[in-house]
Amino acid sequence: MGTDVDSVKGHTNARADEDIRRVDPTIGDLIVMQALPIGAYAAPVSAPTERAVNLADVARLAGVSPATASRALGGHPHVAAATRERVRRVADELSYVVSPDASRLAGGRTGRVAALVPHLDRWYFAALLDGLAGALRSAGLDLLVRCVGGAADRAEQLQRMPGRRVVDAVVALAFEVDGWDGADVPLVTVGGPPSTVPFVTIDDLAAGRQAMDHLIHLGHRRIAMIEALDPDQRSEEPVGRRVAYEQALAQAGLPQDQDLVATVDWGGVEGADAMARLLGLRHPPTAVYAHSDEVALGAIRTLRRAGLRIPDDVSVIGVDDHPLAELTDLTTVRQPVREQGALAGHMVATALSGGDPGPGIVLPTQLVVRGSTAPPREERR
Amino acid sequence: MGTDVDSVKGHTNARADEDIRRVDPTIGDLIVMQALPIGAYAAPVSAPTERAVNLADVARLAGVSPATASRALGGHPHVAAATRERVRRVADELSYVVSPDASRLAGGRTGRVAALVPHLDRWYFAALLDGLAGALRSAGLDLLVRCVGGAADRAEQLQRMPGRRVVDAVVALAFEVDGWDGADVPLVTVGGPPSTVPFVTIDDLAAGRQAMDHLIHLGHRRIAMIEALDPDQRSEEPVGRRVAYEQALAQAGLPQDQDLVATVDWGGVEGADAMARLLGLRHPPTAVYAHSDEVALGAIRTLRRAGLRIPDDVSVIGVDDHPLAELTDLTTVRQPVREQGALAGHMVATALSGGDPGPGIVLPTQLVVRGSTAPPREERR
DNA sequence: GGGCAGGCTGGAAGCGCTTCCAGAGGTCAC
DNA sequence: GTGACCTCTGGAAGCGCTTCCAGCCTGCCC
Repeated sequence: MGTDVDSVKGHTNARADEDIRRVDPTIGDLIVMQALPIGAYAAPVSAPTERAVNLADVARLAGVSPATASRALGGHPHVAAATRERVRRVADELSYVVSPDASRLAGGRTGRVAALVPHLDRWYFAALLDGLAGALRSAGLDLLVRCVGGAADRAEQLQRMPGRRVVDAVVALAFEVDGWDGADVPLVTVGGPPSTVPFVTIDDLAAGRQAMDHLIHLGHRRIAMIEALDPDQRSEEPVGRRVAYEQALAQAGLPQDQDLVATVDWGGVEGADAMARLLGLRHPPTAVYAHSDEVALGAIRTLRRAGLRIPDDVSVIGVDDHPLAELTDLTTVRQPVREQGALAGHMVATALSGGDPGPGIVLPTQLVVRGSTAPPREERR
Repeated sequence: MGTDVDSVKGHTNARADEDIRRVDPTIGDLIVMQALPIGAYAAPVSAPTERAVNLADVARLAGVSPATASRALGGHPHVAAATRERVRRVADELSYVVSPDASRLAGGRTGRVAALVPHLDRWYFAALLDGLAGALRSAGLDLLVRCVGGAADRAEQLQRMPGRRVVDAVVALAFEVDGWDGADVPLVTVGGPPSTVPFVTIDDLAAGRQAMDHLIHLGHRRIAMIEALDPDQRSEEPVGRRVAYEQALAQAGLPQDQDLVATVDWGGVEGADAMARLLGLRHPPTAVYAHSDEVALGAIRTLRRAGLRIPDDVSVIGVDDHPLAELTDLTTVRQPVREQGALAGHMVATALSGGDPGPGIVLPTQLVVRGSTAPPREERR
């Protein structure tokens, strides 16, 4: 909604109000509370706060050298069990945590993995990230999230991960990685097309076929597709879900009609618009195969507003199995999103611990039949 | 090696398979593609890759000392304009980036901000995070995302941000911060209750009143509430949206009926269940005020399945203005989620640059009337 | 013209950690 | 009994950067 957050540049206090207002012009009056105490925090340069405990402290208290303490904590061999135990206990008591920065600097790991994500607030990406975060967390890794915008930005971000300075590894969410030369920084892609780097994804073509074959199997002969592409991610070659559409029609001996394919930017509202266009055709479709569930829901709104009933008049199928698909009784092709993220996380962890993450994983999808699809009303024609 | 990162927990390769399968038991057969080349990446210990350029390189090429180079790049005073220019140019050519780790270690900033988020895959949090990420990015800060689970985990995570070791600041997403003693690490909360630390939020009570007053204004007298709470975040005191319910009824002189309040865990399906319970009442409500849009959509499913029409038979209102609310024609109370995140990001940036982020900001909400609410059918009674 | 202020610059000391290297002490086989 | 060989531990050298402290040099005032 509203204004792009990124556009806001200035950060001085003087501009604060202005900034706030620029965030969303529709916000008239902000209520800024003034009276609350804000604690020590307000003073950036407060009294010299207690220095955080460091390895040396732990070592001293445990009666060993920093070297030994490091080894003990790091789980290295050649440390007497008793010593290790003692060091660990002291570290616990002091609630000591290694400084990733120092660790990294000294040749260790940063313990950090970057995720490059195009849209943070889309369910698909959020779920992917959720799975990824969980897996990384259980592997003791931190997640650094970087939003990437258009293709140029993406490429730049990818370039800007030079020699394990910032992170130990990178996960690219649902976009193609062209030239990756971060030789010593493992890269994993998830949700994108299979790649030369380790990947986790689904078979888009197969997923599309599941959707199309379902509609065809129900007896539909005039099937439209709403293809929704990321505005700044359109690539030359057609995506798998689109290929599936054509392939399925061809295989079923059904005619191809270019008018029945509406390509729009990704989004529910865009889906609604596309549906409106399709309804304007001389021979409107009896079924609609939408690129994703959100798009399908948009299409459904248009159909409802046009007084058409689902699935009686028109069948609609989506892809993803968005949590709201269940609530809206939408037939869809489920893809395991969270699991893809988790698997990517495991791959990264594996790679970082010196293992072989393998070339890639393709997870299966599954048709979930709900109430938005049914045989066409009129079998004639 | 092998143990490094994971050593703490024990993540040997041997367990990888097991882990993967544990991700989702329903995933029977993974298709693991075997034939793709995986590039240099497969070899964790490859040829000594080219060392990344560092400050010393830049300094040498620019013909100055590292000290001067640092000052020039850091924008410090007492550097001749020509020198600075030269250093900058060299740095550009070498596409040099400072190592945040080293920088931080030497007394500088990490340039990193942590976001503590309970549920990454819920729209609300994702949108919050999106706003936050944008603001941070434009301030040149990196976003570290930490998922926090239950209350205990939350407290622990909060404890575990000792003396600017990992991040420069922390943003807590939609939960209360009890004891924050990270004196030198600024903390900002967003989406939670107003706090003693700088916060960004909405007035939950007011939002609830907007929803309730709308229903009351339409003429509803038997209004139910579906209260959805985060399972591991339930607090003692009633939340604002619930208070609004009671307050609005009282003020309108309407009777309170505890049966009309269904409290469930957060979620669409839970909302559907709650609605089913409400429909089982002897006097079912003519309107439902749901804690959030997702919950409202769940309720709607139940109503539809019961053959009830919306809004003819029952009115439903949510809170949030989830993107799908528009598509499903759901009346709701909009809150600016992304903007809250962005503002929190600005506050953090302000605090980090030595400014005063102010005590807190409360953003206004707005009633958005769509097609899911209407006057009750029978004015009698 | 001498002296002094002040702008620029370089040297060097760490920040907190990992790891190489060396050494102490013990075990075991010859 | 002694050397070979471990296991365990400590010393010390950086990782790449910032910043304090000097020192140099210029410019300018008296």
